Amino acid sequence: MSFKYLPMFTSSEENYLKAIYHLEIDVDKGVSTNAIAEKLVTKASSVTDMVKKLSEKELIIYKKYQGVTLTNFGKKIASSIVRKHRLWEVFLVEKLNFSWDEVHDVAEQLEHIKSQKLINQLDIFLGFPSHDPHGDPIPDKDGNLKVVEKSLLSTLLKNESGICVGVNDSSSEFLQFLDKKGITLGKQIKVLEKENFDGSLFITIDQKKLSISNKIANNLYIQKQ
Amino acid sequence: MSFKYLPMFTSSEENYLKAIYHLEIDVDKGVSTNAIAEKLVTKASSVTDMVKKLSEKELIIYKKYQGVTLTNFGKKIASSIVRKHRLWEVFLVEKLNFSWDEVHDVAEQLEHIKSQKLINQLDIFLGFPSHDPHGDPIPDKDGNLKVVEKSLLSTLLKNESGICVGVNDSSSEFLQFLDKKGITLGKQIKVLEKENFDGSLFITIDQKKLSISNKIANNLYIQKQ
DNA sequence: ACATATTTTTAGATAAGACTAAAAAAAATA
DNA sequence: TATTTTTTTTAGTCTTATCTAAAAATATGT
Repeated sequence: MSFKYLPMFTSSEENYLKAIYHLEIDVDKGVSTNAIAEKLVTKASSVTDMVKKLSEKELIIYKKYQGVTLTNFGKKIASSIVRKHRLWEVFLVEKLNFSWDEVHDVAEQLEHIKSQKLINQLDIFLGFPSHDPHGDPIPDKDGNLKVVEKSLLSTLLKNESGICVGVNDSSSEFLQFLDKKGITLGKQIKVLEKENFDGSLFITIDQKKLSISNKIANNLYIQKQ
Repeated sequence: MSFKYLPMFTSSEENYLKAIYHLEIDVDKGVSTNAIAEKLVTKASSVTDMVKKLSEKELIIYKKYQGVTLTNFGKKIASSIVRKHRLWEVFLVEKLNFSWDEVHDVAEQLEHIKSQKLINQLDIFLGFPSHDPHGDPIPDKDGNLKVVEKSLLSTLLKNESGICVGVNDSSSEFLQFLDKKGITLGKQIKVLEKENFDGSLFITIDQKKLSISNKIANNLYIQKQ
């Protein structure tokens, strides 16, 4: 499906579409009202209101009590917001010296700037990056994602190794923790020991040995080698 | 006056402050309700509402029927918006290959992004520019402007010359007209003839001779040599 | 299957920012 | 100065996006 002129939406509408887009990845059923409310830190009743509006605009399919799914049109808009968000994150880190734990809030604002030329030129300026600073893929102009086979560090077995390619949790606490431990994207990690009792790992990174809790290992993506 | 924590304002409030800031430069009296309404393409009644709100927040001085003036606090906020607007314009032209007639609408959006670090880093990234692509000065962090003595081209006398340093009208029609004629900031202009009848000029620029209407000459700033 | 719990929707209220129409104040003019 | 015109304000309405509280629908557990 292709659209010559993209209608414009409010920041609030865009935020709902983005939330639904991210929630749809996890479930195959319709996205529930409560799930959206939780993600956007708002009330279920507000979600019901907005969901009706988005449905009228044919951005989502909505039947009472059944949850919602994005239409192709809705997916197109949602992925364009995600694309903008992630491109801006790259800009902030690569050009303005932000660290990866500082970019989210600013990108949340920048993603709503309306200008096709702006985002096209930004993409060129940044050299067509494929991933954001957290390792998340940047949708292309048609909303397609480059799929990379990645596994949680917690799924690696003893003596397996791989490259650190992403995080599951983008909170600044987690990202700062990784900084402190010297764990950054692109580094090689090898599992030396795996503790059955608590799921903790003993790993090598940069020739250094490190103990990693299960919680950490559950939030770090690895590309197996 | 200095403020440790700057409160945050809505985009609408910021736009009003900016409008008043620009209007204050022209008049020494209070800025009238109608003038603000015209600048923001809104109704006088809407202005009255907002003006009351800004007055309660001590951003402006307002007495019924008397017009408004910015407080020092209001000036600080307004100039920070102008600073952001003009820095973003530089970014768009210098880094993203926008032309000077394309930047305004996008900068109008970008100026409302809230992040002190963003604007500080942008300033560094751009090399601390002192003027935007239209030759308008960029306020520093304290809101101070670098004053440049400039004159309208229309005030130059026969055989006087100077450097093109700014425009009075930033409409894309005017800017594209200048592009078409090869008139860009930094170029030298010499007045060869001045026609008393219609105020039109005959000038040299880039070794080429050009006829310029009074309307054009009234919208181009020159630094006399 | 029925009672209880959870989720979702409805109804009604609020706040921001805009509008129209009419009233009031100020400015301009005869 | 009195009258007319213009400007500004007030009063009331509208839209968007929230909220709370209550009602309705669905899901769960014994």
